[in-house]
Amino acid sequence: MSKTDSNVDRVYEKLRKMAANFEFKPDARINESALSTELGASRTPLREALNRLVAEGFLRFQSGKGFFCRPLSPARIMDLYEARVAVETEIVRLACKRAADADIRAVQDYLDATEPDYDNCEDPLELLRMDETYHMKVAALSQNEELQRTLANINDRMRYIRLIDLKSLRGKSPVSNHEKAQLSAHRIVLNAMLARDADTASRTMRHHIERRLEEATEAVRIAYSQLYVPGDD
Amino acid sequence: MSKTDSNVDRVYEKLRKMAANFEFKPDARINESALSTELGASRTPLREALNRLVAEGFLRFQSGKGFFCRPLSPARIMDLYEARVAVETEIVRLACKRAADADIRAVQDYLDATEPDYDNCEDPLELLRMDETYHMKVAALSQNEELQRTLANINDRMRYIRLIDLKSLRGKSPVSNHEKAQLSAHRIVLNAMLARDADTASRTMRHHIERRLEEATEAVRIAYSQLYVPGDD
DNA sequence: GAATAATCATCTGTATACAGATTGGAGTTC
DNA sequence: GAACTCCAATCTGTATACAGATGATTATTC
Repeated sequence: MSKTDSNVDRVYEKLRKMAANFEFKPDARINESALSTELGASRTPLREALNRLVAEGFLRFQSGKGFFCRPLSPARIMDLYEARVAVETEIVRLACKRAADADIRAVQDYLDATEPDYDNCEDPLELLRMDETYHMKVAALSQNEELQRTLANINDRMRYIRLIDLKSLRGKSPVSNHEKAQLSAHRIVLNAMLARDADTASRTMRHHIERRLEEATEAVRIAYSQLYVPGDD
Repeated sequence: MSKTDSNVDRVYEKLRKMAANFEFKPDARINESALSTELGASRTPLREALNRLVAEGFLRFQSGKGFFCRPLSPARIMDLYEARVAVETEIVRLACKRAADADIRAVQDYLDATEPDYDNCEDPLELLRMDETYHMKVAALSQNEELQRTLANINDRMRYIRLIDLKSLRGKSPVSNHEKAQLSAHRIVLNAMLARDADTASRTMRHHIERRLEEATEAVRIAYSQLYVPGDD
């Protein structure tokens, strides 16, 4: 997907996907030689990619021992959700101050365009992708690259849990209810932005995310039961 | 300072300091062989450390070209200050909810203990260190590791600019006024936390940081004039 | 004289090799 | 039988070498 994908970039992207999909067992040491042959690259580019993932919070590095998968404990998941609240509430505040009406309307148009997909979509992964796209579009309205970068990183690290969350929700309540509530929150935020009502926009976004935190806390238990199922490759 | 500092950790720490002190010229390519001999390590650990710095936002990496110093433009500095507002306002909110009275009082004690140093200190770097320590102590009260990690990263990347800011302030106004205002904001935040008044604590922290943003915006111009002065080593 | 092409030097990208550290197991001793 | 020690195998940490790419300089041509 990237234009000039060098080997290390390719390895990095592959590893990031593997980490986001939890193909590494929590707290397990990562065997570099095995991984390098599996990915078809030598240890040098592999280790460079691993170091990037350490800095991004996916992995943990212990001197002399190697790289370890960082487990997604309930506490860490709560931390990530709270970090998302921090970032996104400020994002909508900034967007209220400086986003052009036309740019906000463009995000509204995106919601309109994807609404039918939202209702019909069966694939949780596709739903998640659309939701993340909306949030990143809002982040772009803030015109703050730092916050966008941080949010993208948080999303990467939460994706697996959110997926589990979506799947569990799907099982126990009518699909449409949940997605409808989600969509309406998205619209309220945008309308508040157009009205330049930063407090309402920020508060709506906060509750929108915090609601998911409550659901996710329960989903964590389900996640933990799935983490140790041998994954297919 | 670290317990088991391997070579790559040592290189990494050295590079981070160099990046924070802007010993790399903005947008200049980093010569790996030259740096490796300068740091007394080979290119392999050097590149691993450089990759970490890329992930942390210090450097930029272009495939086939190498590593480049990421310039601190006025826009990026504003981004960083806004990110700090996002992180720290949420931190004090969380601290209001869950920090124990004793832990908040411990931070107050820290302020009391360092107040004389604040007044007498001549070294801007020491002032900055004390200020950062206060903010990180407050961050710890939130009990959110993610937000602490993010704030530490933002601090690392803003340190140089804040130093320039402090130096320029020192030049044009009585020292004590500024530090007094700073200290009182710090105390108001802690008192609001003890009263579990999240809105006041959060608002005070916001204004405290935003005020520095305004000063820093001016300091950027000064910084730019200093960046190109050949540095001593 | 200017522009373009070709060559050369330098630097990046990556594989590999080797040394030091660590972990697990086997053997011995109490 | 359990615990401790020692040895071996494996894995990490890093230097180095080499190939491919990039950029600059020079030479050649219009």
